[in-house]
Amino acid sequence: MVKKKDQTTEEKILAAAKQVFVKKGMTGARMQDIADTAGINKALLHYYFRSKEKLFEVIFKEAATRLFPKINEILNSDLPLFDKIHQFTHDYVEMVIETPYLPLFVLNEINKQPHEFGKKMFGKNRPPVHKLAEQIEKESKKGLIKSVSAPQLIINMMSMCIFPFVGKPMIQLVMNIDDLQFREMMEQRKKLIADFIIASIKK
Amino acid sequence: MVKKKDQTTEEKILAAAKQVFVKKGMTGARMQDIADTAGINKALLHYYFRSKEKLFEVIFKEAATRLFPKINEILNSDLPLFDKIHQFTHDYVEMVIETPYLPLFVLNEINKQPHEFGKKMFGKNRPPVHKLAEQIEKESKKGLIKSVSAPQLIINMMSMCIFPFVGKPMIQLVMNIDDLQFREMMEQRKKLIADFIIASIKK
DNA sequence: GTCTATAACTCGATAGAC
DNA sequence: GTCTATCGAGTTATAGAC
Repeated sequence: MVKKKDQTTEEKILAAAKQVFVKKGMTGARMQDIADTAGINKALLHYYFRSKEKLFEVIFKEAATRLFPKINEILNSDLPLFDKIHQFTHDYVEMVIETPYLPLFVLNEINKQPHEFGKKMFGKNRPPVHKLAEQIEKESKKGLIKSVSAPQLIINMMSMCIFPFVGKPMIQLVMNIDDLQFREMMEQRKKLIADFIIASIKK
Repeated sequence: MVKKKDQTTEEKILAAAKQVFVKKGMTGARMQDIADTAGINKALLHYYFRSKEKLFEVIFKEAATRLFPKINEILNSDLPLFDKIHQFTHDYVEMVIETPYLPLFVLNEINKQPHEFGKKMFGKNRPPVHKLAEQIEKESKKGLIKSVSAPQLIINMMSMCIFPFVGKPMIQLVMNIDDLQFREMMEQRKKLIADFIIASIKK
């Protein structure tokens, strides 16, 4: 399944740590698990990364960076509204399909450290959705789309992109579908979500 | 904030355990925390519930039962489609507002035990959204609403109801709003979600 | 039923040989 | 750099007095 031959020890550790942390969370993961998964010894983990906490930080930051700034890039582009909605939903779902366990992992860990996290991630920058919100309000006032609350619309968009992955087991249970069927549905969502949103605001 | 005077010891333990488990998760919670929160001794926890695992199970089951079967009731009623959408989104959001940390807690723990959980929750019953899916398809074929994929529509609905609570810190960060503003937005969502869905499928 | 004291165990971390 | 062995802190769980 994986090619561990030409990986350095550090890479093996990072790959293993990601796998274990994402699945079990910071408190649930054990250094022994990580060592076993990496095919090395526990002591080596401490040799490369001083402590469990430090190792976790590396993994978490990479995951969070992947999940957040992507939003920024797309939402601050100069595309027309409908194009932007299409691009965001498509690209975001596509990205999450590749790492489906990331959102739950990140959201869960943020929840345990909400304050410290916020500052690290954005500092004092203007929040990333600001530009999109303005764009929606502008079109709304010009009468080009229905009158809607921009924040609520943005929440809807984020919800439909991210929730299916966070709630995957719940959805599979409630709808009685297997992994393959789920995967296919997510592929379809890449384009469906934008159509759905636009249908709801188009005049 | 709470009335602990006329609670039995068992009730105190359950309330404390819920609070601590929901906040820290199974692996992050400590029996000492729970005992302190309940204002009793650690040994008593074992007297009432044999082990940490058993105590956790009680809390988790109650939480999961709260989150899931509610869906069942509403979705299997005999209401017309639009009414059902209104009722489901309203009631569900209202319920989650009262226990906003529950969804993340439950989803997170399910993810760590996906297989064992499914059987316990529904057994071999027909999955709960079946009837709603049929209803959507029927209306869709009759041409009363736009042609849509029923499962995708249901996922959208669930996403918009549940995700905001799971992703609360993310939303607050990205939109730069405080707890009060967030709460107000959720209150509005109780009616907004249904309007949004219906606008997207109405002909 | 409730408490104190402590046993039994898990796990992160370090020492030290190679 | 990598391993084995082990320490020590912190946690669950139990024994036993009241």
